[in-house]
Parts: sequence; structure tokens; C-alpha cells
Amino acid sequence: MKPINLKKLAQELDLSVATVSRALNDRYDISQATKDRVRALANKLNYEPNPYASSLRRQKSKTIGVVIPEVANHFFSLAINGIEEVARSNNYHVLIYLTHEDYQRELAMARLLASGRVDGLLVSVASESADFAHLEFLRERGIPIVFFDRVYDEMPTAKVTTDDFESGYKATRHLLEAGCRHILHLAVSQNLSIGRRRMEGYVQALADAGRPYEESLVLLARETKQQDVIQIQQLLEAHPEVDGIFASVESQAMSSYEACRNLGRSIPGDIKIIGFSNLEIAALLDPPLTTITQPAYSIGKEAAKILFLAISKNRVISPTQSLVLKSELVVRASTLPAPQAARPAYTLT
Amino acid sequence: MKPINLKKLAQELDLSVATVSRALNDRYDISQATKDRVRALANKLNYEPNPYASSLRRQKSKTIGVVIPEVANHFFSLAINGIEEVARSNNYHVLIYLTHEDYQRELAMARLLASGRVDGLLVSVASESADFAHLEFLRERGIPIVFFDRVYDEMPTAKVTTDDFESGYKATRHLLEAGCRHILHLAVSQNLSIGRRRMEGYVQALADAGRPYEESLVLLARETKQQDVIQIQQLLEAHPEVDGIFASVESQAMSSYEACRNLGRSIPGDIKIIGFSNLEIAALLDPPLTTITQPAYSIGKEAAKILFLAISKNRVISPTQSLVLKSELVVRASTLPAPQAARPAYTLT
DNA sequence: ATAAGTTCCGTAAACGTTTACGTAAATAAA
DNA sequence: TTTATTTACGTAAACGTTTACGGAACTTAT
Repeated sequence: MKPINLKKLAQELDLSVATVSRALNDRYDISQATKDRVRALANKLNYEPNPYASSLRRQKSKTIGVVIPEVANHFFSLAINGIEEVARSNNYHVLIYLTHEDYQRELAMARLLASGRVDGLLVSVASESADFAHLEFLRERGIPIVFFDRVYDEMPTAKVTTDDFESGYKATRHLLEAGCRHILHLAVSQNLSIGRRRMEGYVQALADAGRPYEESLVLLARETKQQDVIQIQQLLEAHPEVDGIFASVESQAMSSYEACRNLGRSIPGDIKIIGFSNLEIAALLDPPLTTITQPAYSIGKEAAKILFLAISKNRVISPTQSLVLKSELVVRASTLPAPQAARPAYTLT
Repeated sequence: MKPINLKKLAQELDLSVATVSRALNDRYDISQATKDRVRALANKLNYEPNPYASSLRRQKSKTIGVVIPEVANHFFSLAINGIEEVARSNNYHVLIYLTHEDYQRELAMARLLASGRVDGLLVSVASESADFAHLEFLRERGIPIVFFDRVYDEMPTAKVTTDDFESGYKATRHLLEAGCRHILHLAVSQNLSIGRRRMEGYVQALADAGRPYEESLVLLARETKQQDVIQIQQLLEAHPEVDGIFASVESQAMSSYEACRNLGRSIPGDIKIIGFSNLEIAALLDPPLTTITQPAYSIGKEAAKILFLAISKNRVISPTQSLVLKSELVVRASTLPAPQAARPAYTLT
């Protein structure tokens, strides 16, 4: 059941292929009568142009690529939502690539995308990536790139991020104000600028409060969640003075909960926790988790908008188009200063 | 900075375009010496074949499409993960389309996919969809389709699902055994076979326990989460006898938690809750949520495998290839029979 | 020596569009 | 009337691959 093409339409209508094509594209030099005839038949036969022939000829793929570390993470899910929304409204298609934080995969994907498969790219880099030649290469090939969240700072293009320094600062200060003296920072890879910025915020808040920065109170994410939990437990046992945790990654906040549970530490009685998170159910956790929430949907949407602006105007993207959106601190029970107030009101009334 | 193509390589090497193409594709009728020369230059210049030209000529897109209701849902996120994994290992690309449960969007996407843009399709249908002519149309056009989770039963193709009847039965029986007498079912749209099957399991479990099935104790999801919460609250107030909730959708379990919280009902003291969910943090909720957990990653992976088998063998997919994977009942505190045991051990020791 | 077979490569057509260019017919201007 | 302009369409080339076909040049068999 071969799909029908222009040639078949043309035969049927006793017109040339060119005329049919122009009629369907609503060109000025085709009579209204012919256009109507052509469209009627096209509709009747459910004609749909072959996208590859079209892309080849026009040198436009009508497709963008999204490169992200993972999709089973609420932040990226929401971002994709925003991206897909904008793409659809521009009649674009969305190819998705998951790096799983693996630099090698990111590299392989860059190769695949180098030959016009996509008209543009939205990228959140893998935490392993330290070298960015592969992305520079894509730029040289003329593929516009917009970074979101996990950006490659040095590339002169637009980046859509959140106020990571301020967020790290706010989170840490919030813990300090809740009475924490020794705060564990579960940090994002320092390869990534968001990792460095959140760390700087953490350090600055400590300094402003006259607290020392202790290198031993910083941990990076491991390969698996189970490793994270163990790592946190070990640190909590080695440093019993720790009374606060600032998780820069959503999953690390959850790992902290598990570690505390395993060790019998109460939250927020013994340890207060704040975490970057986009989970709607943070409020339903035991105890409800205080979060720094990023506007994930908006980040995806705005990044996509910038990309489509560049694609449609056929212009190079300027770093000045970069956007910094604000994260929101949502205070919940996991950082309540007074332990006796920590019990949520509705359990076992 | 135009990407280089076969013609440029051929010029540089003083060979014909055909020879270069065949060398790169490792054909038998090209000498090893020539292959080496060609590959060396191709590597040096970072040649990457134009996918659209290749697709057009070969009539193969090396791309599959994934059509799902949403991505901000842990089940689908995990499924995509499995799908992407299989696709990548087959050197395929993944186009993603979100229907947002909207039949019109699903229809529009079917149109777009009708002309060879994808070699195959993995579909989880929108709950609004009652008519499936658009999917039949794609089949007629020769595009193999594998359904996963939300299937269109009548189409003679493979479907990868979970044991929905048994899951509904197990969930309901579990609540009954925990002492529930009046169980509210937050159901999936009865347009969908998974909705009907889970419902049948619910009804059968009630019958086997000698309990009546009450139509008034069944609710369907609304447009927004807020509407769901309100709807549940209203029902709980109108039916104070309800002492158990079976949520067939992840988000509905969360809405139930909120509703109970708003009404001051304790879980599991006043009301016990069980829900379909793929959230890893179900165990960290307050109280920990008893779940029916679907093997989402495997579902995606197996569905993709079936699709690629069909694509590579160029064969039509048979309904006999369908797979039914087992869901798992994970018992946690939200359905504990004895109210006094409901308090998790680690809060405020 | 010629015939037959093999090896290696080139020519050209094809995939289904889009578009630069050309042109016949119809209309308007002179 | 002739000339210029407009309208509406066809011809053919192009996008970058892949591949059927053919044929030199070389090797082996006779």
C-alpha cells in the first residue's frame, strides 16, 4: 500500500508535478480553480508530502533535537513538555536523545546530528562532559544550539537557566536560619556551571553567616541511587554534627530521606533537609520537603522559543538572548525550626 | 559552513560518487585499498551522510515515533527510557509526540506520520480517543504499530500490557482484606481497555467478597488535578462510609492524599489508599503509599523490541506477539489494617 | 594465442520534492 | 493592428544518496 505522491496526483488531474506542488503550497502563479481541484483530490486521497524528499530539497528538516541526560526526572519531563508545545505550534517535530550522563553517548549523538537531521538543538549537557568540542563542531556546521539548565558556558549562544547562585544561597541561608550549624551539600558535578554556581551560593551563605566552609561536607552524586544512600549514611555517621542537608539534585534529597530513615535520624528534628525538586508531591512526603523549585516548563518553553526565533529568521543566536528565570523557595516541614512543630497535622488525628 | 557530501569526497579522491558511497557502505566490489582511502578522508573531514537523502533513496527513515499522552508521568518516562535504549542499539532515532489526552491531537499526528516519516510506531492512546480510524489508516499505509499500556484492542497487532484485571483484583482484595467495606474506585476512562479491565478486577473482587458494587463509588479523572481533589472531597463528604480508595491512576492517588488531608481524614486510620504508581518515592510519602507498580521500563523495552523485529524482518506484526507483564503489589503503610501501626517508625523518635 | 572469468570502478537513473526558467495563451496598452 | 504585460502552467534541474547495469583491465583457463 504505497503512499501516494505528487506524480500520482498529477496523473490523475492531468497536470504537471510542478503545478500540483505549487497548488498545494498555495503559490501565487496557480489559478484558484486549479488549486481547488488539486486540494480536493489531495484530501480525498489523504495525500501527505514525503517529508524526506521535502527536507532534502528545501534543506530544512522541520525537526529539532532535544539532548538531555535522562527523562525519568521531573525537571526534564516538564521541560520536554514545554519544548514539545512550542515545537508543535511551529509545525516542528521533536527528536529525543538521552545521554544517561554519559559523555561518550553525547559525543556519538553529536556526530549523528551533524548532517542536517535537525534544524536546531536544545541541549542540557551530561555531567560527565568536560570537553565540548563536539558541540562546537555542531555550531560550526551551522546548527543553532540553545542550552537549558545544564549549560556549556563558553559557547557564545543563548542559555536558559535559573538563578543558581541565588538559589544555592537562599537554600543554605534558609537552613542556617532554621538553626543548622553543619550543612552537608549534595552537589552537582563541578564540571557543570550550575554545579559551581549552586556551590558558590552555598559557600557565600556560609561565609555571610560567619560559618566555615568545610570541604568534607560536600558530596557528589554516584552512579546509582543505592550508592548515594550509602555514601550519605557513611558521611552522617562520620560527621554526627551534621544537622542540615542541602541537596542540589532532586534524587539526592530522596536519598537523604532514605539515609535518615535508615539511621533513625528524624527530619527535621535531627536533620533538616532542603532540595532542588520539581516533584509535585514534595508536599506529600514524610515530612513534606522544603524545595527550591525551578520553573521547568517555562525553561523548556523559553529555550524552544529562542531556538525557533533563530530558525525562522535564519539568524545566529546571540548570548544576549540568554534568560535567567527565578527559582522558588517553598518552605515545608522538612526545615521547620521547632522540632515539635514538625509533625504534620493530619496523620492519625 | 556547508556539511560535506559524497561529491566533495569523490572529487578530493578522484573517484566517482558511486564508488565512495559503496566504499563507505563496505560493499564487496570495492577494493580494500580504496575503502581505506575513502574512510580515511571521510573520518578526517568528519563526513556524515545526509539522512534525508539516504531515507529518500532507501525508503527507510531509521526513525520510530512514540505517541503518548504525556511525559510528565513516571510511567511514560520510564517507558521512554526503555524505548530509547532499544532504538539506540538499533541505530534508530526517536520522534516523540504528546497527545495530552486530546483526540484531535492524536488525529493530527496520525496524518503527519502517514508518509514515511517513521518506520514504525509505539503508541499509548489518549483516553479521549474512541474512534481509531486514524490508526487503522496508518496500518493500511504499511506502518507497523505496537501498542503499549493503553491499547486499541481491536487492531490486529501486538500489544504490551500488564495484567490489568489481576491488578485491579489484587488491589481491591488487598483493601478488603485490610478491612475496607466501602471502596472508592478512581478509574481510568472506560474508553480504554486498561480502564475496563481494572474496573472488572475491582468488580470481581467485590463480588468474590460478597460486597455489592456501587456505581456511585466510581469516579473518573477530570481535566486538572485541582478538579480531581475537589471531586474526591465531595464524594468523601457525601459518602462518609468510604474507608478505602483504589486509584487506577498515579495522579489520582496523590489527589486522594490531598483530599484526605484537606478533610482531616487519616490514612490509613480513616481511609486506606492503594494506587497504581511508578514513583520511586512512594515509600517516602506520608504515609508510605501501597502501590501496584507496573514494569514500565520493561514495557517500553519489550514493545520496542517487537517493533524492531518487525521492521528488520520487514514483516507484519501478529497479535500473537502480544505480551502481558505482571504488575507488582507493594504493600506499605497506607493500607495497614491496624491504625496504631500506621505511624512510620522514624519520624520524631 | 583466444576465451572465460574476476575484480574494480564509472554512468546514469531513481527516490519525491521544490524551484529557476521558459513559454503559450490571454489580456492590456500602444 | 502590433507590442507589452500578465496569467497559468510545463520542463528540467537540483537536493545527496543508493544501486542496476555496463565495461575496462587484469587474471586464469584453454
